Amino acid sequence: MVEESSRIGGPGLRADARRNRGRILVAARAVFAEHGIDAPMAAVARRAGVGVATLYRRFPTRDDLVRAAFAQQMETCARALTEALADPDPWRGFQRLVETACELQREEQGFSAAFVAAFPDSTVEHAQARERAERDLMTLVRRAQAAGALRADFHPSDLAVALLSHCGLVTALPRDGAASRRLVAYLLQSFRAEAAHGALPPPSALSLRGLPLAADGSRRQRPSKN
Amino acid sequence: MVEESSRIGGPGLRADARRNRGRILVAARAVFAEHGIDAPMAAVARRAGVGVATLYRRFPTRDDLVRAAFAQQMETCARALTEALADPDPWRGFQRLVETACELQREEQGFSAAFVAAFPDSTVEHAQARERAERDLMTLVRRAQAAGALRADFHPSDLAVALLSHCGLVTALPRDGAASRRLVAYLLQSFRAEAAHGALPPPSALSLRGLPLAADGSRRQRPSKN
DNA sequence: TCTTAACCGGACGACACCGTCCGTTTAGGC
DNA sequence: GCCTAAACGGACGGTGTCGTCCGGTTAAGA
Repeated sequence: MVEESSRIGGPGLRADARRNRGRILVAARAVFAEHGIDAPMAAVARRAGVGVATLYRRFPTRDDLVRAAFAQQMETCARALTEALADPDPWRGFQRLVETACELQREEQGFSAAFVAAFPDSTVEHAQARERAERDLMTLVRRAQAAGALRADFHPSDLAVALLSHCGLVTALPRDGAASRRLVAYLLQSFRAEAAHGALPPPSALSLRGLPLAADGSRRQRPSKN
Repeated sequence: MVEESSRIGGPGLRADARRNRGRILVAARAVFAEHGIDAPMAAVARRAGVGVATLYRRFPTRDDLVRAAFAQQMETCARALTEALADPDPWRGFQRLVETACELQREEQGFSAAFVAAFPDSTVEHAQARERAERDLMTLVRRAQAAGALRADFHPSDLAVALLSHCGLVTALPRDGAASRRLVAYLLQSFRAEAAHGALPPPSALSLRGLPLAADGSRRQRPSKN
């Protein structure tokens, strides 16, 4: 019980501080979901029933807050990758990976915004976690292709394409689960080997680093207006 | 020549006013492309080399500015729909419609943001233009399906799904044309009749009104933070 | 119970953007 | 060249967010 709340609230803090930390994270998810990732910090503090100072003390930058608020979702993504790799049917693993990630984007509203914000430029920190994720994905893709289920010209960066575009869709149309599910269905169908008809244009040069599949939490702010 | 510049600048204005109006629109596209649709109005004015008052006099709300700045793109979309309908090969028409719209989103940076901002809740104004567009699209879809090229379970709202998700992608990754083209290729392939394998989840309930295909310019502000 | 270090949160100054007001300039008809 | 209506743009007050500071409060060990 104590263990539980300390896991949520964070270790090494006084009881009240731990409690507040937990409240802030819950409030942050709610506020971000409702008003987007750019919602005022004060709104989060108010919702959590704490002062702004407490919020800033615990999370000095908005980025820290976003990262912490969606750490659980990031972890779920990372776990999905591991599970996908463990699945004896590589296509089913791949399919579930995509579906799990998209479901998260769909259900935890703010997560989508956090996802894109997180994406663009990744840093070197936690490089080993990223590389492992990248390697795992590569393995998964190759295995699914070898099984004849995933089309041969699928490129790992296409996963980023799929997730980012889905992200955009749920951002534009929150609450429209049908649209999201349709897109996922279309994309998964077009990734199947049988769907390969004409040649595809060359894949993007994007690296997979940046995808939150690594659960390491190296994020960057979305492009500033400066 | 005079005709030309009056078309750009707007009619019934003094020469200097017309000139400034044109400058503002050019500046707006540049600034929106660089800093997003939420860029400060003052930045647009500065870039155009005019005072803020001039900007506000010509475009009382940011929405008016956005609408005017991307009117040309909206028109191109509308024209693409007409041309698609005129194409003797309905699939080619459909394909070009999608490609044209996506190309615009890709190339004119700010347009994507304007597109999503424009989308969500449409109003009744210019209802006849919307309805015509909606009707045209329906015709195009049915014709392409009858020709056996477009899958039978394609729903007109899927076009919105495609365009909005593509929009999200180019917003997340501007300058990555490869990613955009990949997505478009995947989507178009999955819309082909041959690609239909399993059943799709039910289509979204979204109406097509709101899609900028009508070139009527009834827009709304993106969701406020309030 | 007492002490103290950790924690809390309201208040505050700084800053950016908004949209208007008003004195000045200029286009273009006479 | 003159006159006037139209257009211009700098400046300004208003608003909302940021992030810090500091005096009061409380958890928890002695």
